Amino acid sequence: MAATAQKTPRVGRPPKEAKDKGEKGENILNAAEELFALRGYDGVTLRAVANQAGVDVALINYYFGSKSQLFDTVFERRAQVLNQGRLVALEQARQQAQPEAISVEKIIEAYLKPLAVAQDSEDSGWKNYCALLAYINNSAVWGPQLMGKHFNKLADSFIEALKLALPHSSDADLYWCYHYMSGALTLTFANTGRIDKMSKGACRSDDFKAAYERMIPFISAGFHQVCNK
Amino acid sequence: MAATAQKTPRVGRPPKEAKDKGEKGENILNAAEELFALRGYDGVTLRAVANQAGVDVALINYYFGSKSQLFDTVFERRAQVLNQGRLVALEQARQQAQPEAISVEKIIEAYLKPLAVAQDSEDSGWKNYCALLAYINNSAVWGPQLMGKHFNKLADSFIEALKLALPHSSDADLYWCYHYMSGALTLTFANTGRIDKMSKGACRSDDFKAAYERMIPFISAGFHQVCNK
DNA sequence: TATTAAATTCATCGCTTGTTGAATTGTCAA
DNA sequence: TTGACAATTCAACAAGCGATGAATTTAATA
Repeated sequence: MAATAQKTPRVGRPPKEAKDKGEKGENILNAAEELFALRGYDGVTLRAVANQAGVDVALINYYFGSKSQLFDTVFERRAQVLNQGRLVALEQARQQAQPEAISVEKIIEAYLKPLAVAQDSEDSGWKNYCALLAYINNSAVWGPQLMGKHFNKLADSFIEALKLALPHSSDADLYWCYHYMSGALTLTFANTGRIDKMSKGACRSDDFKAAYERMIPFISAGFHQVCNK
Repeated sequence: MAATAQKTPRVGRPPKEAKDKGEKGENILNAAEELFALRGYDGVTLRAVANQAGVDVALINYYFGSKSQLFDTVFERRAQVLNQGRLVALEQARQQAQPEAISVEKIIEAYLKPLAVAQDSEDSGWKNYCALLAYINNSAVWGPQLMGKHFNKLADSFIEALKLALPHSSDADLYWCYHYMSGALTLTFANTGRIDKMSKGACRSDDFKAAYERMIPFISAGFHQVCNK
């Protein structure tokens, strides 16, 4: 009506901040994260999520739209945090190595450490997220799209650093090794419990410190062997 | 009626061999394998399997029982073949190395080669099976149970060989490294297509030869580094 | 050919799914 | 207090699910 009023004359209860869905929104995301991580996209019903989050089913659609949009939101939420942690760690390693190139070991460490730290945090949601990451990374349906969308840019940063540390390597060498690293990492932190049975007690799935401190030399040695000839 | 007749006097059409479900049974298993590999257990409906196999839905239950029994059957079918191939390769390596212990490289090769060969066979079902393996290996629901049931005995054989090649290593070292290998292997051969996008064409998911020939030195170097101190 | 049972199809059951529009409740602004 | 709108609940929808018992077809025996 009033051409001068660009903002609608605000009346009634104001909406919350767009990004802040409040406590119930958090509950929904946490419940969805845990269930998606355990059973995958199709193994989870919105009613199960609602039940675990302690909210009505319809509220999920109201907040997050369709089921697949909820899935996207859950996956995106911690991807940002994880990547930021990795990039900060990589930058710190760069500072310390100056003016030399960062060593392969330090690069791998920067890549792995934020995930290992997250696993030991009081926020148990990170454990679920790691399992979700394994599910998506190994899925032909979700993998290329979601991993690409949220992790390819990060991969470029680390590949670039590795290229400086291993100047005689080809792109194919680097990317394949990066892929091996990704597979070893996601399965290990997926915490499926398989290694417990397989090793008859010698290893525990939730002993992330043991997994982490061996993975760095394992992966580093692999990179050196393949990319340094 | 006749207490003397323990066997019913056989008349009419005799049943087929118990294990032989015929061509339609094969079609069902192949269709289920492909769909389960792509979409996971809950992402596949029996109607989709029936449709792809060109049979009626009810026939699946008639042949294979419930949906989860079908899933078990699909997974078990090639697990036997794969393990047999690995054990034969390991035994051949043992013969060639005598009286020395088999080298780490040869052990890894025996572990990887049957899968790489299967990928290149004319039977495209193996590609699907590799993706299914990745799905199950990374699933907290299916992983411990199915992987344990079909692959733990094989793991013991290879761990034993590795222990001889790396006499200074602890059980924890060996099992963790084995786990890293398993993760790298299953993601790589899952053929999700992620590396194609990530590497901007430098690598192709279906180039199993490239993946295979780099994975052997990568994994071997990792084992030496962690288990040989 | 008549008999028998396996192989296959058909129709349907009870239940769950994601989604949505209407109704209700709660809370801030006027 | 009242009007307005966000937040939340409720009830129901059409579609699809796994499963199954009955009916039908097929083929080997007698």
